[in-house]
Amino acid sequence: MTRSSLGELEEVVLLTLLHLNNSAYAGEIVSEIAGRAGRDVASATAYMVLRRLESKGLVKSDLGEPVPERGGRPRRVFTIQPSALPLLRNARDSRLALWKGLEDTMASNR
Amino acid sequence: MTRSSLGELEEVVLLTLLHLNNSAYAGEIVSEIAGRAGRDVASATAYMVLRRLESKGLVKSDLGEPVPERGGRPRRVFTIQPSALPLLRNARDSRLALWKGLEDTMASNR
DNA sequence: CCATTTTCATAACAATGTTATGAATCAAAG
DNA sequence: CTTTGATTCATAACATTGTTATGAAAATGG
Repeated sequence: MTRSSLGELEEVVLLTLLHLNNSAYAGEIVSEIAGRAGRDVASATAYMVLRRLESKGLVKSDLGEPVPERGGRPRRVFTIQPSALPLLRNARDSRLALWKGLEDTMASNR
Repeated sequence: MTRSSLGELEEVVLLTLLHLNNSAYAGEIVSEIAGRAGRDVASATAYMVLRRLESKGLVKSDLGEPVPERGGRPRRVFTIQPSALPLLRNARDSRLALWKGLEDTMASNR
């Protein structure tokens, strides 16, 4: 595709990771997206996106310590790499530019 | 995919169409995206996105009158359908919600 | 041990984004 | 009137991103 920008969900996942102090595993990200954006994402979806972001060098991950609770295998904890920040800023800026001037049209009462 | 939201470029194209008084053909949209978002999109790309949006009922199109200028075949002129507006609003709102609280992290000087 | 819980992990599939290629249409040149 | 060039539509093939299905890998409590 030769594109240096982010997919829609990639952006959502990265922003959510930042909200979680830049350290979270797939399940936490899913809950946080539901809470903040009211959007339901399967944990496998989040996991796939994170792994693909990792292969692009935009996040890194490590297996955490085995959890002390009920069941579950060691969680894979993700962190954003600095290289992701410019992409996020660019996504935000260009979208703000496109929204600008459309306040009337975009107002909910039309 | 069973998703009721918009792809990244679909959103860009729809917003750009609104800026063009909700009536434009692929070539105009490409120039407008370049001007507003500094992004280069091939006209075939824009055209494909528009046609796919049309098949989803989010835009409609008609062939315009044959142009009076140099060369070129009749242009296909696109217009947004009302059903697209809630999707755009939703895209904007959920992204604003995700950006909220990240002003520090997103500031360009970090 | 065994059953249960939670998460990772992979693979297959679907939607979206992109490029390549060429036909259709029109005007100007000759 | 034919040729040439210009501009756009149109389709198809391909790449990337988004999603679901499926099941193995831990870990714990009984």
